Amino acid sequence: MKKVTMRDVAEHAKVSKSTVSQYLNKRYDYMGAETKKRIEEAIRVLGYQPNYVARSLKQKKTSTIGVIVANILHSFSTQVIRAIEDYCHEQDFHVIVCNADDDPEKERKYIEMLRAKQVDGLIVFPTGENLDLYDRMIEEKFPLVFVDRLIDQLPVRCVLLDNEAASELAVDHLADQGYRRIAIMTTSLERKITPRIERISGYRKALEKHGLEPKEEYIKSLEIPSMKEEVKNMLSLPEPPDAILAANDMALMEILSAVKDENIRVPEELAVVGIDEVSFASLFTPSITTVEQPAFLMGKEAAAMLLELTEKPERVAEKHVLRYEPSLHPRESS
Amino acid sequence: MKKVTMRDVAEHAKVSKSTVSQYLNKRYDYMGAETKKRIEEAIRVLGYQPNYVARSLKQKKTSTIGVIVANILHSFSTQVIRAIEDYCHEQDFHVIVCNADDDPEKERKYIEMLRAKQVDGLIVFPTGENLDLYDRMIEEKFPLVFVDRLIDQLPVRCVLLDNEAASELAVDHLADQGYRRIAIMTTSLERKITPRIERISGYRKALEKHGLEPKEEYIKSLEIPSMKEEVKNMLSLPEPPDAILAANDMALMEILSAVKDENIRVPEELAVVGIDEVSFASLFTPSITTVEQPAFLMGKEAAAMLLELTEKPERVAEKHVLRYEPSLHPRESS
DNA sequence: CTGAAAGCGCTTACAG
DNA sequence: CTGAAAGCGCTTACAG
Repeated sequence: MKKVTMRDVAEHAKVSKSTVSQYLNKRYDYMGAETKKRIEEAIRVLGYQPNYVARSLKQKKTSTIGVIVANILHSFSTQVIRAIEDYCHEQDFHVIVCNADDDPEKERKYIEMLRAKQVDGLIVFPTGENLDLYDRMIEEKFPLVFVDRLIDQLPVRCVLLDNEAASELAVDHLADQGYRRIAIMTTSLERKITPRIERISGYRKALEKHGLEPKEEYIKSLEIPSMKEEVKNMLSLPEPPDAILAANDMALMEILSAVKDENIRVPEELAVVGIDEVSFASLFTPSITTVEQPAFLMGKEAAAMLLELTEKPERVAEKHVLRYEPSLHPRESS
Repeated sequence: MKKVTMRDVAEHAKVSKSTVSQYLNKRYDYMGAETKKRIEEAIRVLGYQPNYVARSLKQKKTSTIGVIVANILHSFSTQVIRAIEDYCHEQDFHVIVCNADDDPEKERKYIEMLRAKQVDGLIVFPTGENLDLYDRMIEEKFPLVFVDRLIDQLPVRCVLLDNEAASELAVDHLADQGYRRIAIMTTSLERKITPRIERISGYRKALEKHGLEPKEEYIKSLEIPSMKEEVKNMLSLPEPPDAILAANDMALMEILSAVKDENIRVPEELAVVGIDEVSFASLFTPSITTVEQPAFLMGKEAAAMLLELTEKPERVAEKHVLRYEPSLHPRESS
């Protein structure tokens, strides 16, 4: 079963490959009606399907972009990816998604592989550890957009949440409800990851604004597996928190799990607010107050920006930080 | 900023392109140590990155596969995709995911686009409406694996759940707990989609086994937006069900939402069991009894099968239906 | 052990 | 209005 190529179509239609190519690219300007019909016919009869790999080689573009997320386990990543895919598919671009799994080595491998595959651009949730690669892409004017995490030094586009505002929304809400001993729990700060840092600093500032003093034993950053234990510890402090802010969806799940284990009544004994919208927020009893990132918008914007850079690579190196505003969904848990 | 090509490396190292190519493909058999070193050096100095598009054109393979899911909103799809990606990345394959959004036209477009991009194979959750395309791929011995849905007529590989067993597990469990008026709710049956059909037939058989008579007003297939309303209707029947089986995750969400709206106590007034594992199953109060599909295994198997077909395309047209066994997670909701 | 040549399937500038 | 030719960046069989 030999593959049908353009040459076969040309022969069948008794024209040259050039003319077939013109036809396929809809350059009908000077094409005779008769010629056109013969080509159409040949394509139909032979069941010809163009080979985009060959076209890509010649045109030096693949209509494919890569997305490398730091950790796909976050629902935020999934939502952003979905928005990117929807937008790109509309524009007839394909998307290859890679999960760096918070491992800078994997990120490096994927960046290299995707560039070898000649993707037209890259959207990256950067681990932050491959500065040389980031630098090189920018220097080469390779279309690049960062999401979720800022790398200060780099002149590059970045789409992310106004993280301090997110914590502020949560703390304002809790303070308004009369909570005074507000804790925050986030995943590890070992590497300096923007949203974690900023959500904690936003939390501190907001506490101050309300005249509440930040207590170090209420501020915890740790790995998922030890998080549940820590919630329990916090709750058995001489003065336990009366509210807890989950800095992301994974922290929220751990907190809810601890709360269930310990049979703690929410919000009477402990109020809970989560940053990141989760599928079950309104189904839960009590339903969960969340601060939502406009993930869909952010993904779409990142994709639109990237496709634009694809046309205007000279603009890759412009620093452009797009902050999105979070929104509060007050529910029963606070 | 011109791209560095193999020719540049060859010139810099004072060897031919052929030799550079040999080097890159690790065919060191007859290569002089000196030559090798010069090539290494040239690659480093010039910062050469191979162009896989060119290689793909020549080798007629792209090390990329496509995945087309019928509807990405199901958590099962997401889980399977993740497993496929993990497996493929391990094997240095790339994955392009497309969401047909339950639209056969979109599915057609994606199949054609992905084939034009010369993917080495396709994993499809088929909408079931593009028989001509499926046929053609099989006839051409194009590596193809179906997931989740069987297309009876076609000799092809398919990975799916033992759906009847899933319903049976759920019904057995409910009957054992003393429930007698067991309802089932699934998404629309308009198109004959395997899991929906089989889960209903499995449910009927299981009821019979327990000497329970299936009642038509307990068996509902409808679109998501009308589902919540229907749950409420069911509950106001003269003889309302005492248990309800959600045939998939989306049905479960609607049921939970209705239950919350109506303030129904679970499981006292109504037991709930869902097919498909959901992230919040054990966090919920009450925690939700589920029947889990081994999604991760299934995705991995589909990917492994596909990559194998990639090497042995003559085996594409062998009919091979792989059924996976579901498992019950009894929790508080039943 | 290494190189020259052909070719993968397209596109495009140019000639006529 | 259409065709011949060159070329995209590789790989590979073959010659020496």
